[in-house]
Amino acid sequence: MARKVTLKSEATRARIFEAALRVFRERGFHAATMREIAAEAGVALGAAYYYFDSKNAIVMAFYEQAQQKMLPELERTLASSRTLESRLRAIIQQKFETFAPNRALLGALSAHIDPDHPLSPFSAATAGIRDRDTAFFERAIGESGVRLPPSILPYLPRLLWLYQMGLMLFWVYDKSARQARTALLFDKTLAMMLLLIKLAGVPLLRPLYRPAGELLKAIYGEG
Amino acid sequence: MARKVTLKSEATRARIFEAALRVFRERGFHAATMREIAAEAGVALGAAYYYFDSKNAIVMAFYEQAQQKMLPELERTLASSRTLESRLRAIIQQKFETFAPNRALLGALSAHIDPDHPLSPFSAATAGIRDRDTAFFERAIGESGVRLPPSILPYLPRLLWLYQMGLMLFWVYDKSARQARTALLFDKTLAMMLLLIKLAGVPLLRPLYRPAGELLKAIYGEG
DNA sequence: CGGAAAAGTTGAACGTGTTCAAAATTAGAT
DNA sequence: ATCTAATTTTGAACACGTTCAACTTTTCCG
Repeated sequence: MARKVTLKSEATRARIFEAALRVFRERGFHAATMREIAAEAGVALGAAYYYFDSKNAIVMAFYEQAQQKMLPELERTLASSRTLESRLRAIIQQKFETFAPNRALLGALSAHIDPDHPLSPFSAATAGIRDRDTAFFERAIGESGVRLPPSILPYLPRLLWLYQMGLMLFWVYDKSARQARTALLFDKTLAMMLLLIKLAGVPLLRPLYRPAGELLKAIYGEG
Repeated sequence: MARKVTLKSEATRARIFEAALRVFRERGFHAATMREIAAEAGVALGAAYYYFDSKNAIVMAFYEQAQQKMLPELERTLASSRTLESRLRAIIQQKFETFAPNRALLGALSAHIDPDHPLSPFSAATAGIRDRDTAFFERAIGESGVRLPPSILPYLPRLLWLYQMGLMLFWVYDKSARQARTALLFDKTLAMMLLLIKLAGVPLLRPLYRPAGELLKAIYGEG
């Protein structure tokens, strides 16, 4: 990795990065080779590895850059809407739009379930990304007047993150025209989730929420 | 792949297969090399590829063999129990027991979400395995008197398969002593699911089941 | 400037999964 | 038994991601 932000070297890094994205888009992440990326950027193979620890690291950099780019828009969303529904809709919609030009590449970043794999959405390596994402869901809930039992509420941000991750995965591999099936999935599942949250106060569901709370504790640990 | 079942060649195939499992267990799937497997089996590198199309194919063979081994026990389970709960518990427990000696290796077979990756549980390459698995859940439901709206019932086998897959994944990566967290997860989620199915008749949930049916149709297609 | 340290750049080399043409062995027919 | 075709076995070769020692350029201090 580059130590200092020398302007020249930062330009080289950017050239390699953009060459990589270009090659990824053309050939797909797997078929793309580091040699081709280096050639496309006009540097030697070793230079690519001077700036990026690995092929995977380039995808990580891509995701982090995308996350940065989304920040202002997400802030605006939180400031300009109050209900959980409008916020969730906006946040997730924003992700779709941001990643649309590199939809397939996003697959490379989330193709792995294994929490030990660096590119897994559940890995330690992606914890930073995950936490920043989750923080927005936390804020989306925080000021929106959602009522949930205290045994469940603390887990809601992480559950929403999981929900959004599932949507993104479906989207990445959705081969329908203009990802219409994902749009349908989004609409219906969002409605169901909000309905579920609304129903939380109903006594009938109490026996379901108790084990649900214990379950979440078992999975995630204490709040 | 071997064309005919010559006894000699079948023995060689078995030697390579068992050598592979041994090396996988010792080194892990990733660290294991085809050269080491071949050496362990006492054949040249090329021989391993004569019998198995790829390193991945060995893991597939492993899963298919395990599935075969489970068959009689699963049949016995279906014959000797009637309730959905006892059947699900037995089927899933059977899987845990069968795969326990190669728990980590199972991770290699299910580490990928990408439906295009050969080893993904959602890929075309694993469709046969998936269908055979799902068939058992279908039979487990079929004769157990479960009542569900017809807009949902047809999807239940696939949903149960998904549930079981999730459990297995959690189990594979569960680092708690004797996978105690998975046991807890199994217990609680199974209870919740059965409760949910019981509640299906309650009018209050009707507004939730309607969109649920549409959702399933959107995901899986018609029945 | 001058020169040394730091930053950047190079391409050969390693170990990997996989392929393949060639060699060795076995099976089957005459 | 002999010859031919099929099956099995071999190991060199390929392209890949990655490492690294050597080389070149830039930076910085006197």
